[in-house]
Amino acid sequence: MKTKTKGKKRKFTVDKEASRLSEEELVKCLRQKEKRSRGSSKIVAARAKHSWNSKDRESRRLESNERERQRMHKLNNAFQALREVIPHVRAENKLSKIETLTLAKNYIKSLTSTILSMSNGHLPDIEGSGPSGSKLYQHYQQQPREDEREEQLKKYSTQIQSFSEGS
DNA sequence: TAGGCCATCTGGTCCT
DNA sequence: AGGACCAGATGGCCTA
Repeated sequence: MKTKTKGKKRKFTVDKEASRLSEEELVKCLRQKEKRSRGSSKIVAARAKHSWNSKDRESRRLESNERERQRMHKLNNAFQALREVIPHVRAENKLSKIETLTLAKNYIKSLTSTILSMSNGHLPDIEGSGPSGSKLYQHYQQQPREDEREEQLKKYSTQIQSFSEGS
């Protein structure tokens, strides 16, 4: 596993700070992209739908870039929150996104197995907790046999171990 | 240097 | 109409 502490990236960003520093570069970048995409009939058609001039288009683009950045930041925060909830992961060994999702999935499966084995396959009060509750109940009913549960637990611990060793 | 991971930009599509 | 969401493209950083 690699250590994923990365330095700052140098990009054509329009972060509040960066935008002031690299406005010229940014505009240049936008113009280049514009040149590249000028030939696309799809894009030409899409633009024909709107009567934006190039200034409008540019400022709209910048605004939507900013929104997209914020959206991705939110998504990354959610990933971080998920990382913090998965046990046995050292803070300095940051999981990648795909690792986080895979580990979380297996963690949930192993918890499900644990719950099932503790309750002998019966989950009291789940049925009565509304439509989502009954769905959940059905899901639990479809859970694997004991030997398969063991397998899921094993899979989860193996994964944790391999992530830790890989760092 | 190649490959993995990531942030950002972008245009298209969906949703409100 | 405008914002949210998505997926592809691009390029930087890092490690083996």
